[in-house]
Amino acid sequence: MHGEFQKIDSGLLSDRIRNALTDAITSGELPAGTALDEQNLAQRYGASRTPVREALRQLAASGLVEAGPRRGVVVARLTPERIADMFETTAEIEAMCARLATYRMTPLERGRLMDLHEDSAAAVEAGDVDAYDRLNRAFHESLYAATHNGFMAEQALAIRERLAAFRRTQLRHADRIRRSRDEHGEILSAIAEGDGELAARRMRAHMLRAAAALGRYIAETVG
Amino acid sequence: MHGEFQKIDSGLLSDRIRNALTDAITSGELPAGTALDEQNLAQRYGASRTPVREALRQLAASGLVEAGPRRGVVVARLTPERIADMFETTAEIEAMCARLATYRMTPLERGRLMDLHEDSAAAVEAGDVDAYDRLNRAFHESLYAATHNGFMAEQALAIRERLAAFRRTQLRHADRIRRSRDEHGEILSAIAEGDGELAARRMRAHMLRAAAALGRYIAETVG
DNA sequence: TTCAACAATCCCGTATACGAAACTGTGATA
DNA sequence: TATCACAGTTTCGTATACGGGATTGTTGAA
Repeated sequence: MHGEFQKIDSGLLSDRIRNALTDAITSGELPAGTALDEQNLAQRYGASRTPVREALRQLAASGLVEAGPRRGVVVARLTPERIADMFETTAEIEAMCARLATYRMTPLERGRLMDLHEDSAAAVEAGDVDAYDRLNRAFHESLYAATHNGFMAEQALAIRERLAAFRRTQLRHADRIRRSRDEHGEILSAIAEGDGELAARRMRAHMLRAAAALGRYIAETVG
Repeated sequence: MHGEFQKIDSGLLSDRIRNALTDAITSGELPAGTALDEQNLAQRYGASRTPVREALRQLAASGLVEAGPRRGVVVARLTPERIADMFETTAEIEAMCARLATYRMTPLERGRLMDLHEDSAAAVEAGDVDAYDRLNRAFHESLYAATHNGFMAEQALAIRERLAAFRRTQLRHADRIRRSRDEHGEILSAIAEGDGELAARRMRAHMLRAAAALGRYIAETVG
């Protein structure tokens, strides 16, 4: 094994290669349009073509690369417009989930959501970005689950996961954290009042503001 | 080539196997929970394991089958609840697209949408199911495009494609065709008035009615 | 000098082989 | 009789090999 994996050797080789390629693409190490040769990658990661191929197929399914028949695989062009489209779609889907969740969540789920919100106050005061990131994630995923629509929850989670790479440095600024929590509070108010439409509008605004906070970072990363 | 492909030999072998498996699963030939053995399928389709494996991976990505590491691939359990969830999600996403499209479509796009609606009248009168199916599809896809959000359009198209198998026999009844066209007309009215929220509600109702028309068929197919 | 045609090379799709891990069945022991 | 352990088989993940098609480079002619 003469590849460049410094991590543990557990798990599927194709998964490890997929993760490595995901990091390489989202970090900008492999710019958009780069041709990904299977043999080249196989040699680079010290594996054969088969797991590399598996990894590329998975990346193609998730949209990070584009594969043509007999034409190889290239890193997908993530233009600023496309990223903006992705964020808008996310915002709309989150709003959709918030509206449905408002009408369908059980008192227990509503209580758990409010607990999460309460817990996040401490993270904000302490400026603990990682802790808030976890609570933020739990907040949104709880809303997905509260739609009581498993398929919709999966879709929302999948698209959120696809944007995770760009969201990585979103909450680095303490003021953004505080505003994020405030916006969560306003969404919760709308939910408590049973006004799903209002919850949806506030969630949409929340997501779009978070996206805007990323604007400069995105521009300079994938410019 | 001693497999059971009566279709043309063009295209990728893995794609042909994927299509064959998709048909086999959605038609009920392969019930939920069926274990899909790679060697078995390879022999069945007269190919080697490699393209079968590719096909299974693609099916796993689209959700038709579930794959576990070292545990093989099984046909996904499509319970009636899950199918209902999928239809509801589709309805919500279509409504979302209708709302955005109302606010963003150009006069040219609006004209083309109305042309499609006009053309569909003839198909309804003639009872030409296939022709109406094409126009119906074009109607919805034009709305996706009119959101001017390429990513959202792709998502909408993907989820629509995933449900295409169940929608196959949706429009067999002439009265459903006529009602479908009437509902399109109401959606168009809301769009013409510039009322995106109304267009969204009418689109949601349209999709849910179409899903309800399929209820019995679904129940007896995947029961 | 430019364009077209042919040839060579490269790379992808597919086939086959091998090692490892998990499941199963049988036998022995408590 | 029930449970645990071991061996055998099955199947998945990975490696390697081969054929075909596409791209590219070179050469010749206009």
